[in-house]
Amino acid sequence: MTSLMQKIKEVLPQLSEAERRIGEYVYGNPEAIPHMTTKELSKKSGVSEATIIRFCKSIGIGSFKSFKLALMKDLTLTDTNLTDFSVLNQKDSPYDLFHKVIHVNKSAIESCADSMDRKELAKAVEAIQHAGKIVFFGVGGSSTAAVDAQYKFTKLGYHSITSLDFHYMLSVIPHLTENDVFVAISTSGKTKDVLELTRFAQKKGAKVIAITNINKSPLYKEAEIRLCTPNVEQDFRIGSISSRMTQLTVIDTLYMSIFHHVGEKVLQQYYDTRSEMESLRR
Amino acid sequence: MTSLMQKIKEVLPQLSEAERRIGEYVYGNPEAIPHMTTKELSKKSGVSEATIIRFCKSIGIGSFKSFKLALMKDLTLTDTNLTDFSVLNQKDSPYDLFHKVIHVNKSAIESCADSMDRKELAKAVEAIQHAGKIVFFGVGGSSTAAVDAQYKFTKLGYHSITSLDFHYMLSVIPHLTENDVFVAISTSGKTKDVLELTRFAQKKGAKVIAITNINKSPLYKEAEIRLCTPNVEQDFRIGSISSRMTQLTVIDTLYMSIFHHVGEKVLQQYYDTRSEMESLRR
DNA sequence: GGTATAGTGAAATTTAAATTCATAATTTAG
DNA sequence: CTAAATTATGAATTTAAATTTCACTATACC
Repeated sequence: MTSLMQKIKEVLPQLSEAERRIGEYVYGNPEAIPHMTTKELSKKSGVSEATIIRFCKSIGIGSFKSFKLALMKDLTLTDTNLTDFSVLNQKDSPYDLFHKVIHVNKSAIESCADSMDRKELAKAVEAIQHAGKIVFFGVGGSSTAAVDAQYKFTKLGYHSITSLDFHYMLSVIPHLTENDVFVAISTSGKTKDVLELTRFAQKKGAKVIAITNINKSPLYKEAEIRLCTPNVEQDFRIGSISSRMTQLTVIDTLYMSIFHHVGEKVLQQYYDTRSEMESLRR
Repeated sequence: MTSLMQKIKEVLPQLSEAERRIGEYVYGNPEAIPHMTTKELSKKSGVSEATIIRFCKSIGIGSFKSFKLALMKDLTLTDTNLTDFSVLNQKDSPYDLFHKVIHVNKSAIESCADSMDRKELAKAVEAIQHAGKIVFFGVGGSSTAAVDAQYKFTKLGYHSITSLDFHYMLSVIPHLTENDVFVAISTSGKTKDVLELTRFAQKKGAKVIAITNINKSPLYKEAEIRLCTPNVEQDFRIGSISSRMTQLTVIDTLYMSIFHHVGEKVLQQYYDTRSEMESLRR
């Protein structure tokens, strides 16, 4: 079966100037099209709305609406990841950016699969299962993941700690033992505060799990257990948002794994929490 | 991930008379829908066009057009029989769970496209652009999004506030004016604390943006601007993780949109931050 | 038994798609 | 070379679709 995208590429050279412009735009941003109107696409590709209708007919589809549906189907089928959404351009509306964010976040999460090492993951889960305390630490953008993790593991009944305050952390770490886990979160693996606390925790004998990009950073080298996130930096504005998504995906995995394991034991408490939460609603 | 068709079947009993009629028709003739208009479907199913729009919202999709696209995608997918990752089973290893988490998070983010209303998004961006202060509030799992947003908007130079402490928030809100924005984050839209602060902020004249699931919750009804997240609840363990992903995707969109807009103005400060950060590494 | 509240469709409004038409550019015939 | 014919294009208009508003009804709740 010839895909619609392929078809567009094929007929591209035979099209007129304006229609080709549309074809090129569609080929470059297929995922965005189904949610667009003729007006938008006309602005984006720099041709008139009328030409868009003509373009649809040229590639053998009777209406713009049908074209959008056909494209949606095609994309679902072939799941092309050729699109480069990373490039932001001046005319992008909030709604365009929304679709780019969706795309970027999706691919960031997808590429988590590439950087994760199953043995390291198993080690991490093993360590947490037997942990007394769990301490999470991340600064800047990585603090989101730390806060999220702290909350999740508290819900599972762990003594789970995090803080943005370096000095507070300094006072927590001396009490760690080899039964405890210190989770260091840093995309770059070079953040000074994180490194210092990591070494401190290690000195106290705690198991150190690093959630960090897969590269030879100090944190990567020094951590006992490494849960790697992929290097997804593209646009510097986007970089930070996608690295947070990958960190959270790792956290989610740890949470799910532990939940799955402790399972029945915490289920009652879990329901208690939820019913109490319900009563906070009305 | 639960397919849209399955979802329709599930919610069928909870729908009202007229909406159920639509649901049944859709369930019986799914292939026909994507090419239909509201008028046609209204004739076929014997209800008004208005009810069709309401039906879409009831099943968690923001517009009839999005519904058609989502259905098209769904039909294409079920044809090709995707493995069902939604069911967790006993023997799952951490690595299995990791892949399920990836899958669930990806589909949650994907379905954001269905529930977002572009006009509401535009209104939200507009409001934030002209905002003096921005206050974010979310409790429980939604606090992650609030914290993340607060950090991001601070980086953009905004006076951006959040706190987990209800009483602290109580003291912040009286100082809000009609130039300020209050962002209420709650998946269910029923959380008492969030609702109370929302009403309080509204009384002070602040613009209220709700990031909440698309359903007829109090928060949904009361908010001036609604940024809807899709109803992705499946497994109760997974529910919370994916709703956080959708909230963050909305936050990211707001952040990117504002960044895109203020752009050059804050770029210098942005670089300052980054180079200062670098010096915190080594 | 009256007052909210949810559900509904008719009608109005808004928005998107498609068509028409005038104009500019290009080609072709003489 | 020119003039007629053809083609390509976008502005403006028309048509159609989606969405909202509003008023009416039925039902639940005091």
